[in-house]
Amino acid sequence: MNYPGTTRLSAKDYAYFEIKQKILEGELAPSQSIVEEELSSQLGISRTPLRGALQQLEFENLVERKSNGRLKVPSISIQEVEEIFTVRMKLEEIAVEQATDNATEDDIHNLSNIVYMIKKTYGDGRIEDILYYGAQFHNYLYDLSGNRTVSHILTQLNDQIHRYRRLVPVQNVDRNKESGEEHEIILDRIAQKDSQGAKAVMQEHIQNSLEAAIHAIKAFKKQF
Amino acid sequence: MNYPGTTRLSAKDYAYFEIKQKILEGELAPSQSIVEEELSSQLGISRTPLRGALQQLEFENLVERKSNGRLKVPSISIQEVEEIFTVRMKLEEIAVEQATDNATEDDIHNLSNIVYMIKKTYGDGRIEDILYYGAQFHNYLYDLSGNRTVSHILTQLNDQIHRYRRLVPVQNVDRNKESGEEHEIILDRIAQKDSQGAKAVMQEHIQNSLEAAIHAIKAFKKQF
DNA sequence: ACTAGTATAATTGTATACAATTATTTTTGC
DNA sequence: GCAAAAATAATTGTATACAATTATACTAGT
Repeated sequence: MNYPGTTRLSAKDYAYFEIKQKILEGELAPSQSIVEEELSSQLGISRTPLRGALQQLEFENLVERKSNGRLKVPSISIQEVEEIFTVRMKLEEIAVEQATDNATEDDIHNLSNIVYMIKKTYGDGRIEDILYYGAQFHNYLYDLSGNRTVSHILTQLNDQIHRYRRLVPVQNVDRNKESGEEHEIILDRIAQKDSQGAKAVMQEHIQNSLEAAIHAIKAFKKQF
Repeated sequence: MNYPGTTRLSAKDYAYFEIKQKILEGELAPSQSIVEEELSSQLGISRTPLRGALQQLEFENLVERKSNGRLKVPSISIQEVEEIFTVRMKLEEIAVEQATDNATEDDIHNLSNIVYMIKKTYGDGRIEDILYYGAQFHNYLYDLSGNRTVSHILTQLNDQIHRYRRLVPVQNVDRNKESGEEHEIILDRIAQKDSQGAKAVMQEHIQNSLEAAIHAIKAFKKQF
């Protein structure tokens, strides 16, 4: 039975979203090995659609295939995080510049609501919410940029980043507050149609995020 | 039987490389529909590994899945080409900057050999060779940059670009010559450890390539 | 006790049969 | 003749059985 306008998820897509969440939320931890038979029976599907889901996650660097064909959850290296942020920096610049040019009054309004939620949230310190609304803000800009290639790549990179963000147990409360304010300033520049200003603040924002990330990872390096 | 140090390709990987080539070389043309049963019997394998290969190509935007599950070879749009080049520009900047910092004498020597082949080639006008050695040059820089994320993304984007480059029948001979010379100048800047200079020439190079690409596509737009 | 070799088990890779979905053709009622 | 409905065909999605590969446990010889 399907509600109008909806479609039942295929077994493969179901497995994809389920496993992805397990990896992003750390239920499947870095360097843990993945056995197809285990996962498929756990999810109540056969190995065929499961393998499709795993292959897709492998493309997204959320699952790693060793030379012997065995799969595992990739571990996290500082070098890789730095690489990802190097790319992310440039693509976020593209996105925010074009988004500024394309933004309508309605877009500004919608972004304001997201920023409101970010500021409302970071006091509570619930890491899931902070990550959620932050992602909302950035994703809105990706869509607004109109560049689907940029949007697609950034979404994937952010998923990779999400993993360790979520896994690092102690969050820097000050950084969360600062990050929220950076979003607010970026929005302000966009509203003023100041694409260069928006870009400059975005650069700071990404750079600060990188530094916070490395700091947090180093502090808990012993886990990895 | 396998020779030492070699491994027989799995059916999936065999299918992947085979189909990818067909798409890149235009044997499978834009907007052509793909039927699994046809392809699998044609390649002499079952549908199971074939589907794995197709899924991977889908991820790389070399195969497109329509909402009804059917597959086709994606058609080519100028807007998408522009988007890809926007991203490629920034990532090539990253790559050439870091490659300049990392380049040893040996690397300069190897790059010189590639540039020699480019210049030797563009007189003959054999499009396959020109594309091949040009790709060699860029790929060498990607490796040299040490940033695997950048390298991975650029490689994929270049495959997408390769499709229409190869499909556009008439090539601009003057542009090929100019492009070859640009490679030479980039190498010169790298040899001088002038990363900013190398970056600037790379920007010109990519911009010129984009313009040539759009010009060529527009000229043959009726095909698409 | 250790190593090489062999047997066993665990896991991934592939083929095939069938189920579910989507497209096409045929039929029916008007 | 046309539109809606039904039947048929084509295609993709999934489950399962088996083949091939890789890892582990065991044995024998020294």
